[in-house]
Amino acid sequence: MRYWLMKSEPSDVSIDDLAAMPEQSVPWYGVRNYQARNFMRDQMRVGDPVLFYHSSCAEPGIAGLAVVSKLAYPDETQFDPANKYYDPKASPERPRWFNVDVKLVKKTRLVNIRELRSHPELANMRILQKGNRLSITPVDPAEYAFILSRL
DNA sequence: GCCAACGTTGGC
DNA sequence: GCCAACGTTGGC
Repeated sequence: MRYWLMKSEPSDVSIDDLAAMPEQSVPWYGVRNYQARNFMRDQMRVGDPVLFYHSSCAEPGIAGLAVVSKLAYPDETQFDPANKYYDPKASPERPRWFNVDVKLVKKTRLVNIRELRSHPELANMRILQKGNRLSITPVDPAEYAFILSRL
C-alpha cells in the first residue's frame, strides 16, 4: 500500500465540498501534469490512504484524510470543449489524462504548512521542498503515521 | 500582487 | 534534440 498527498484548491473542491458529495467521493479531474498522472494511473490502488491538502488559499495545509476509492480511468474533462481542462489532443480512443476517485475518510483539524515545516520528522516531505509544484506526491509511511499521531 | 521555480512548447 | 521563451504554480 502506498500513501499520498493530493492538493486541491478549496475554491475548486474543498474538504467540505468533498463531504457534501454523493458517497463523499470525487473524481480527481483536471490533473495535467504527467508525473502526477502517472502516479494516479500506474501506482494508486483502491484503499491507498490520502492526505487531502488545501493549496493556493489563505491557509494552506492538510485538511482531511481520504482514500483512493476507484482505480484510474480516463478524465472526462479532457473530452469536453467547454471545460477548462479540455485537451484537443486527447480523444476517447486515445485518452491522455486519467484520474482516480477519492473518498473522504474524515475531515481533520487544519494542519497548516507552518506546522508541517516545524517538525523535523517531516522535513523530507516533497510538499515542503523549495519549488515543489507537483500536485500529487507519495508520502513516506512514517511521515503519514507521524501526521496521524498529530491530528 | 510578487516572484522563484518549474514544466511545456516550438523554432531551429 | 537543444534550449529560450513562455505560462503556471503556490507560498508569502
